[in-house]
Amino acid sequence: MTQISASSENLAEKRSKTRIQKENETRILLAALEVFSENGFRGATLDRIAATAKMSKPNLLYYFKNKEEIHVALLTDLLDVWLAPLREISPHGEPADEIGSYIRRKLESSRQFPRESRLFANEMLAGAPHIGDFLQSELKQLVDEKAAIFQGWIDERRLAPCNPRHLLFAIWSTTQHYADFSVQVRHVLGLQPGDVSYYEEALSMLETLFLSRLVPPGSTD
Amino acid sequence: MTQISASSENLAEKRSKTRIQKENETRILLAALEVFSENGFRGATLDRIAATAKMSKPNLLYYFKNKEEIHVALLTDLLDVWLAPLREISPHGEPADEIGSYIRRKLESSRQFPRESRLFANEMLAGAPHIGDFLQSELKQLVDEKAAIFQGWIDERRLAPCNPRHLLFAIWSTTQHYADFSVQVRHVLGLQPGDVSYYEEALSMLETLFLSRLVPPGSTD
DNA sequence: TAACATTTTTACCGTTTGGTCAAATCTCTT
DNA sequence: AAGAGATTTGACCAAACGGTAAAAATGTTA
Repeated sequence: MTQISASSENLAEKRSKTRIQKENETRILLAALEVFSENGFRGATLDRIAATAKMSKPNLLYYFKNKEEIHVALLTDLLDVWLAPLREISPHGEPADEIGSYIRRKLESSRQFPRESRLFANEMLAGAPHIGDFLQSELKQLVDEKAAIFQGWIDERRLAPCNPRHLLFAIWSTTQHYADFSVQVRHVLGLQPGDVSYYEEALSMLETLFLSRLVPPGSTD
Repeated sequence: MTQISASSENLAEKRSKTRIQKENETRILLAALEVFSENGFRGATLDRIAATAKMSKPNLLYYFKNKEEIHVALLTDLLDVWLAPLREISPHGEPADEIGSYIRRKLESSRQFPRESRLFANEMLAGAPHIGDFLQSELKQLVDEKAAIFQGWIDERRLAPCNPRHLLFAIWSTTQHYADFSVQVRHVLGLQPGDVSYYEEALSMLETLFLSRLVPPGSTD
């Protein structure tokens, strides 16, 4: 399985991109994002991507040499988006501030880029055949770094004793859920297909969950 | 898109199932679960399912009349598994007990049935084309019922004010994450492919998160 | 063990899929 | 307006796809 690394593009190895080239590449990538994020890599077809991009299939393949290259291009862009909110966590802020703003950034990312989130989710479900290396190296390294910050706060009694990596997992899953499972969310809440009004309630819930006490101290606690 | 309802099987409309029939149907369903859960409905192929089941494709189609029927059979089984832990939530217990044991049941379900969880996740990512009706009716109804229980606890000040439905979303996402994103979890934790030892840490984290205070009261809280 | 029903296989079929190729068309520069 | 380069198209291909038909093999039972 081809993994992502420093990529040499099909077209325009050295010379700068044409106006048409730039336009069409964005159109293709946008269409591909739509199709890949719904059906995953194997479930997506070039015909559907081409149709969505309102372009003939050979024309599409003039810009990307095959299906995999489109997918790789999308994933490469995605990984930056995915890491960005995490990078911003600072060891110098208050735990509640840092965690709170991380949650807000992540949730905002779900609202703004639901298809990117689903693209990522599809890749995970398939066993991360294309970004396994990324997970093991770059992501792991960044998680180790941020986990150390959390651990520092725990040692200073500014954060409850807990596994820092699993705290990150909890933040990732709860925030991404609103993009990846939006159909379920809407159906359960009785909302219309396009309605994303639940994001306000979601933020409120996640702040309660992560930043304050959910179950009051009591007999069985 | 065909939705799930009362299904009349292809084979054995009235007469009881043969030994071979029962064996082969289970073999097919098991293989199909493997393939569908990794690649989704569109990404899965009958050839792969047949190969995984160590059976010829026409033989497979002797037991299920087409690809969709296999998928429907799997989803139908799945929905019961999915609802079971939720049904058990009782209004008579202590909030901490009820929520705690629900989390444990859900997490156990992720550990025992990761492929089922991924099958469900794939269906969600694709926009729930086969189980949209289920989400709107059965699931919504059950969620409404359980949300009312949570709301009762909130009114009695035994649970922090929060949106009960979003509390359920948070429990679903955090617990299912360990099945759906297990590749990511393992890569980040530096574990081997088959290793599921992280479930103990996960339970501990989720109990901390949902049942006690994560961030101590302080200046910025 | 013969007869019947069930199961499996072999050989297909039409369509879709990822991808190629060369010719035709368009765009930009001079 | 011409020429070069960039872009688009239509015709095509082999493989994979979902699925079928009928014969062959096997299992079951009287």
